[in-house]
Amino acid sequence: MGRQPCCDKVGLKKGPWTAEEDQKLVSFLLSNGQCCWRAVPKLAGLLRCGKSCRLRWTNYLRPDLKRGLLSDEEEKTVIDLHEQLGNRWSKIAAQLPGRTDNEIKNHWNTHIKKKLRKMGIDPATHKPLQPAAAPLQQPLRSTGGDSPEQKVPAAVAATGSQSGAEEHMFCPDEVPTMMQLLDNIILPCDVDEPAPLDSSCGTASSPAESSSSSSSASAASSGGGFEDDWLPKIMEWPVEPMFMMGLDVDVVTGPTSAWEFEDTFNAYQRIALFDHQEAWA
DNA sequence: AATACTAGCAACCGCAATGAG
DNA sequence: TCTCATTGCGGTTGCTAGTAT
Repeated sequence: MGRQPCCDKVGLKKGPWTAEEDQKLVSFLLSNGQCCWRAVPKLAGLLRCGKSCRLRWTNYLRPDLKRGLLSDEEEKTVIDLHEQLGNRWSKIAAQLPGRTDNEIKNHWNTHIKKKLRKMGIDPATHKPLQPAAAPLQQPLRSTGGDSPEQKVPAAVAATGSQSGAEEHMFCPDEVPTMMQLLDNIILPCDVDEPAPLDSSCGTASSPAESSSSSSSASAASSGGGFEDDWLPKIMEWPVEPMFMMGLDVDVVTGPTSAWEFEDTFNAYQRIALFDHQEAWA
């Protein structure tokens, strides 16, 4: 059917996002919630298509994102899930809180594939490479031919349907929830304290892996239900940059407390507040 | 120091799925 | 049931930083 292209409208910007655009999008989404992506750019004053905004938010600006390399544990999870699900990156990502499908896909293509081949495993089939049929020098950028497993067992597919990513969705009438989410962003950093196993977190990172990888960003997916005895690092949010962002400090930090976060939010905070500070000033 | 090559990742493209009217 | 708008997903591209020559 004749679908109108999303991003070829005259005057719409493409390519890398600027700090100012990020700021506009973040400000808008934090104050208005996430709904009707098509309307977002107009309302937020952005010359982007809604799709681009959604992608930017989902893959980069979303506050519950974990940045940095995947831990060994996460990598193992990805491999296991890939064996079951194939290239269903969104399903795989749903089992790894704080990770995006794009990130996992990229990591798979750039790291894990290579690693598996070195181990003599065909990344497509997860079976031992056939010596004759599997020359070592396969091009890394395959043209999508590595997705032999598009048939997903029903049981497996069903597990993916309740994705954490879907639970992250919210609408304007859920804005308080979003604010609560922001208020509740407390990530565990004490590796001695076993992180409570949120069922939505699946088999993601082990608490003992490292302080950074242990902090599942389940804040969003779990609706912010954290155990009281966690001992988060607490970092004071400088107020100035928030004003520069045009954000209400109370909204971001909650009325009385500073944001509490660990590395999941380091990137977000850094990008949102400090790296772009001058650009936004 | 300059150039070529490579790896990593952000972003785009287009199709599929879904939902509303 | 059909059409169309919208969103989601997976594949792919292209830019950039890092490394090798």
